[in-house]
This record gives sequence, C-alpha cells and structure tokens, in this order.
Amino acid sequence: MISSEHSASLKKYLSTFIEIPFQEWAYFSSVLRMRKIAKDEFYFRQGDAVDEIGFVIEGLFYNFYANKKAEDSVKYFIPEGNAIACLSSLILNLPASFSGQALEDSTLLTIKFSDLQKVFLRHSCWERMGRLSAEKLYIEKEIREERFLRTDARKRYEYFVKEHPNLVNRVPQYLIASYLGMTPVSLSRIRKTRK
Amino acid sequence: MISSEHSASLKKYLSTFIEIPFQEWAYFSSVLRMRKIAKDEFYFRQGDAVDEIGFVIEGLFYNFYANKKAEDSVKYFIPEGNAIACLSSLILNLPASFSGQALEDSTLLTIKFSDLQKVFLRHSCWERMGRLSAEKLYIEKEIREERFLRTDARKRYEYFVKEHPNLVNRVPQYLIASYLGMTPVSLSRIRKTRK
DNA sequence: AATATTAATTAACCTATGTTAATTTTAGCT
DNA sequence: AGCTAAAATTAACATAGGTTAATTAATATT
Repeated sequence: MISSEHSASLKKYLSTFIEIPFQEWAYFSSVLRMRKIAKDEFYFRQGDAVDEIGFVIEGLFYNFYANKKAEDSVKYFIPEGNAIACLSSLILNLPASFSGQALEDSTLLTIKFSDLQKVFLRHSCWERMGRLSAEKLYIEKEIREERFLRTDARKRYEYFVKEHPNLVNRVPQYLIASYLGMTPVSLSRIRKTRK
Repeated sequence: MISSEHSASLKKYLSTFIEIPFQEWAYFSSVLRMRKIAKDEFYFRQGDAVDEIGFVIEGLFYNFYANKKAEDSVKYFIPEGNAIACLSSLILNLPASFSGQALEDSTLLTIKFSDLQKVFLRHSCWERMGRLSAEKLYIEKEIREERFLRTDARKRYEYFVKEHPNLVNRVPQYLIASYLGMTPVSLSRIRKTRK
C-alpha cells in the first residue's frame, strides 16, 4: 500500500482528466507499487517485454531509441508529474521499441498494465481517463510532428527553450540536441549565434 | 437517416475497436450525416471553427499546414475507411490548425463533436471506442516521430512505399514529398537512384 | 487533336547541418 | 583540492538536401 503522501501527485494528475469516486481511488491506489530508480539506471530496455506504466513522482527520465551505428535518438523527456511507458508495446503486446532511463535519482508509482485493463472494466471513469490521456498524448505527438515538418533546427531549439525552460538546464545538451533531431555540434553552433 | 449500405463501412471500422450493442448503433447512426465533397474542395480550412469528425466512405483527403512563404506541409493522407478531423482543435476548442482538402471526389459520414460527447455518456462502449481509437492515432504519430528522428529522406520514402503502396500512385508526388518533409526536387532525385 | 496548365525531371549552384578531431570547460570522484 | 572523465565548444571540411530555373512529361480543357 502506498502512502497518500506519495500518491497525492498521481491523484492530482488523474483528477485533471476525471473525477474519481472514493471507492475507485481506494481500489486503484491499492494496486500501485512504488519503485526507486537511481540515476543512470534503466526503467526498461529496448527489446524487453514490458507490462507496466510508471508515474514519475520525483526525478527525471528519458526515452530513447538505441541506434546501431549512430548516437541514440532521444524520443522524450519525462519529469515528475508525468507518465512513462512504452505505450505502443503495451497496447500491441510487443517488446519495447525504445529504452527508458533515469537522468536523476527518481521515484515511480507503477501499475501493471493488466491491472489497468481491469480498472477499465470496473468503472467508466477509468475508461474516460484512458481516453482523455491518450488524446493528450496524441496532441503532444501532433505538435512534435508539426515541428519536424515545418521548422528547421534553430527554430526547434527556440521552441524547446520556450516550452521546456525547466529542462534546458536539467538535461545534458547533447540529449536535447538528439531530441530535436540534430547533432550536439549543431546545437552548440545554434546556441552560439542566438540573439 | 443514413442507409445501412452507406454506414456499413463505418460500423465495420468501429467494430474493430468495440462490440456495439444494437440500440447504441441505432442511436449513433441516427446522428450521422452524409456529405459529398468534390475533388479539390475543402472539408475544413485552417483557422475555421470545426465541430465535427468525418469518416471517409469513399475518396481521399489530405491534411496540410498552410505556410506563409514556403510550400504547404502535408500532415496526413486519409483514404476511405479512415477518420478525418482536426482532433486537437476539437479537443482544445481551438480553430483548426490545418486544412483538410479532397484529392478525389469523396463521400463522408459526419458526426458532430457535441453528439459524440453525448454518446460517450450514453454507454461505456463509446468511451472505450474513443480510448482505443485515440491510442491507435497515438501509435501512428509515434511511428511518424520515429521516422523523422532516425531516418533520412531516402529511407523515409522507402518506408512510405512499403507502408502505403496504395497511395504511391494515387497521390501527386509533390504532396508525398511534402508529407515526408522534403522538396519535390529531392524526392525526384531519390526516385531516380532507387535500386 | 491541339492547347494550356500542372507536375515531374534535370542541372547548376548553395546552405544548413553532419563529420571528425582538437581544445576547453564542466562535473564527478577520491 | 587535484585528478579523471564526460560534455561542450570550436574549426575545417564534407554532404544531403534546398533553391532556382529550364526542360520534359503528364493531365486537363476547349
């Protein structure tokens, strides 16, 4: 059982989507587990069979595709207050297509995907929560698509600084470069010539 | 009221996500409208207030961002059997961030977003359908993200040919180029040097 | 069928970004 | 604090892909 102190941040997160009946939250929080992951440790690795979703209570993760020859490709940063999972693999029941690794000492609340499937059947509020959070994730990816489609490297960095001011000094620069689809050398040049 | 002949393809599509009780389908199909859109006509325009989702029964659409100076940026192709909407605008209640235009004479079944919200409250099967289709869209965008992040122009075209063989000869080449984030000149060069 | 329009190809040239490698700075360790 | 390793910067050079413009091919129109 997780202390309410620890689950408060997750409850707050979920409450942005739905109102959770008391009983439902009681059940939901009973299937949560807490897990600490030290800096540089993996939460899951590309190729793993994954079967849970994590919620970052404190700390910071990043997801990345491991490339054979080239540098890894950073897919996403996940700071506290956000969910981390290889969602497509959970849904399609495939091995993880990317890895998740801690950039700081972190604490997660985790729920098994099978338990999540079960709560979907308990009460429609969970189904709704699932829909709304999937929609939110979709919109985030849509924005990312738009950036790759319409903007060059310099502008992508400008957007990043504007939209993730908290990450700029918290994440190594070469990972930001990778997230934005450019080399660390290129990002360094861009930073040098900013107004 | 839409004839069952016309709504069959939508029912089939939705049935890949959920089992729809008879009564629910009766209601759902009663709020559908049919709409024909001729080649080159817009379904919606960037900046419009949009309030519906379309399902393509026959024909083909594409969504694109209109750029000030540069060519338009193609976001997506929507052939028959797929849904077309500016989803983020519906969800966030914002003007459409891109346009949707017919590439062929097309037929749509449409549902008002407000009616969709209502069916979500009628029966949890709809909520589930919403979740599952949002998840599906998310996964598609995730794949697109991965392509922009890890692969060069040539490879992106190879994937396109492999994954959308039906579109290759149905869509003007310069739109495919735009969809893949390159110029028509560049795509022409790539095609010239393919094995 | 002839004409007009639009799309695709080709060529010449250009630029943003990649590559490699050396140098400096920063952050971690003991 | 001093040593080590990792990250960031810089410079020199390479290249994928952009730009412009001319040419050819395909499509639509009368």
